[in-house]
Amino acid sequence: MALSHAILAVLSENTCSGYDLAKQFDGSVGFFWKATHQQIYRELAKLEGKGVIESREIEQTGRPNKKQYSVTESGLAMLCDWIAQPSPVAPTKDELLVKLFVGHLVPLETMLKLMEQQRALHQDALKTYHQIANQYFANPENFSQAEHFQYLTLRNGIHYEQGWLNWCEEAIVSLKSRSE
Amino acid sequence: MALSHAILAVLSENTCSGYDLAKQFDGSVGFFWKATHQQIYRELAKLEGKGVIESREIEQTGRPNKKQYSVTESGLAMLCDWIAQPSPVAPTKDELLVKLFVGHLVPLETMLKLMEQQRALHQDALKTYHQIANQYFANPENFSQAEHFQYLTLRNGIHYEQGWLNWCEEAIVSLKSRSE
DNA sequence: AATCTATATGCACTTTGTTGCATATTCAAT
DNA sequence: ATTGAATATGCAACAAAGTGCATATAGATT
Repeated sequence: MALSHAILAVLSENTCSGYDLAKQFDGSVGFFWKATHQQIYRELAKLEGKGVIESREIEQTGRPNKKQYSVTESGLAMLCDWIAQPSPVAPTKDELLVKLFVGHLVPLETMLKLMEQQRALHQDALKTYHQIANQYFANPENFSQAEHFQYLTLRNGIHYEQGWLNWCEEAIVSLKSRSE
Repeated sequence: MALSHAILAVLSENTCSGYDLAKQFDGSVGFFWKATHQQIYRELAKLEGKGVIESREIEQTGRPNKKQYSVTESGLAMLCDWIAQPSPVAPTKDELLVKLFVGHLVPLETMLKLMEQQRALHQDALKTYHQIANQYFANPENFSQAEHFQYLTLRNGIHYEQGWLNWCEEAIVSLKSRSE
């Protein structure tokens, strides 16, 4: 009951094809909800069966025809209902933390290397988010309501990545100081 | 290829039954890797089939017998191999962010309520982590190596929750100021 | 006497997620 | 000429994860 809602959410913004959706799930929304194109096509078929979305075949010359999906009234109602439900904290599933939990099983060097890799990945992610902020959200004064909400999700990403970076720093220093 | 490793990791610390494992996955390890008892029993059977863990039936009077599992040599080798592999950043799946992304579809009040609920949940989590820190990790000087690593995972949780709280504050203020 | 909690294990079903394959066209590059 | 990338859709098979239900005993509580 979750990918379906994420798809409805994206479709409610702009009607689009499965292919377009897949791209969004690889970019913007993908930062907090991932899905492959197979999952998306399967889910679209299911949602259409339920009548919460509907499709229109768009003829194209030069490229394969596409099916443009849009959210129906009942779909929009369902989406809004879902939004209003309280959300639990998203459960974390982090394999690095599982590894760290039993970090004493491997040489300290190995664990430090993992931590430094992780730090680099989070640095990259933070950089990406800052670029997006500068490129698309440079003028907070002129935000539409929709942009404002999307900007807040970006801010979440920035806090998240910055938090990870701070922790990586702290943990690496802590591990190194202990080995002396 | 992940729950299996998490189980191996916990089992490598202390041999225990499926029931005991389930409790750990509901506490300590559960903070960064969740699993229900069903998943655990199923996975234990699979892992035993592969020979990476082995079981010993413990007879009990008054309660059902239990199977005590322990990691075999090949299991430990497999675990250490896995640890040394680089870990990608854990993909986030956060339904609150999906909701916020299309927050303009519902009244601002609804969205604010969700955010405040979320803030309360993260406050609770942070409080829990601080309690654990005070109770079990009060003396960093005397840490064993294993404790040190576990403490770092706890610190991650603290950074994480604090980051969320900071973001919640920022976002709530931002939403409120806009509605004036 | 009945209910609740803790201990202990498991099956069946459904939903997700992953991987590989298959098709079809256009445009750009080699 | 051929290869590769981008556009566009989808099936089939399998692996992993999640939900609901089922069983069995003992002791404590109501």
